[in-house]
Amino acid sequence: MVTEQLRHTADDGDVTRADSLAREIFSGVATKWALLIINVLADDTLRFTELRAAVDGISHKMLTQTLRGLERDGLVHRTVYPTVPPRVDYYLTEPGQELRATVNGMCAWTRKHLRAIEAARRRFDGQAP
Amino acid sequence: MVTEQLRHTADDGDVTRADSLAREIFSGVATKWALLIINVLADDTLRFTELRAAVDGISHKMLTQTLRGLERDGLVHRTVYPTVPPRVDYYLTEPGQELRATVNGMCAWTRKHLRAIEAARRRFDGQAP
DNA sequence: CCGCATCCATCAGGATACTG
DNA sequence: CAGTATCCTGATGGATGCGG
Repeated sequence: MVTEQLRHTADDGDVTRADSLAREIFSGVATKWALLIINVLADDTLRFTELRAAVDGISHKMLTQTLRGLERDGLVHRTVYPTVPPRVDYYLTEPGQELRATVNGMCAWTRKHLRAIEAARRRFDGQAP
Repeated sequence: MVTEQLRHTADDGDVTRADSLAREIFSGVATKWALLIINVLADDTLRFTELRAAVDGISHKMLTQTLRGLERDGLVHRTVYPTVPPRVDYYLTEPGQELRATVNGMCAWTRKHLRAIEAARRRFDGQAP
């Protein structure tokens, strides 16, 4: 897919590099789990287990994996306390906070249009089956 | 997954229904392709083929499929002209436009932090391998 | 031109188990 | 408690072809 995108934009000039990078970052972040984690973290500092409980429905694996990605991109900060049992804290960095603001917007939007969407679906489903 | 969510929130009281619906809608929309399509549509009216060209990298199938979903939720409006060859136009509805505003935020965020993220990645990747 | 159906490869992602 | 590794399935999504 990255290959494809490079191919597709290859004849567009010199913004190519930045564009494909942007697309990659956007695609990585525009994800159910990533966005939900960011939304839950908000301005708290949470441990792995707390996050797991808060995100609701996420598996151990996906949580670890998504957190690694967010950490790699510098959106969350990860603190490891070498105690036993271990303790790991996560919180949003400044860039993470900024992204969170827009994610909040999406959540607000969802709540606002809940009933309307529900209705739209009934209409859509009702006229075809 | 829907099942799981219902199960998980079952002991939370009566917001259960709305919550799981919200999650479902959010998950459907918080998707690479859906967000990119919304972003590209902006306040234009585009035909299927134009969209396909604009979104760049999306397959015929995914475009159809994602558009159906957006139409079903009432985020895009679909107009079919019974001409030959057929012509189908898509544009964002009012709710779609509202969502688009927040998507714009995400895009702006991506552009703004491009270099920082790139750097963060190098740092992250550089200290382990 | 657009949509739908089909086939098929892939990979996301869940379950499980073992380490520090 | 948190992370990593392995296995395995089922959904995702690409390619292709026909129909309207």
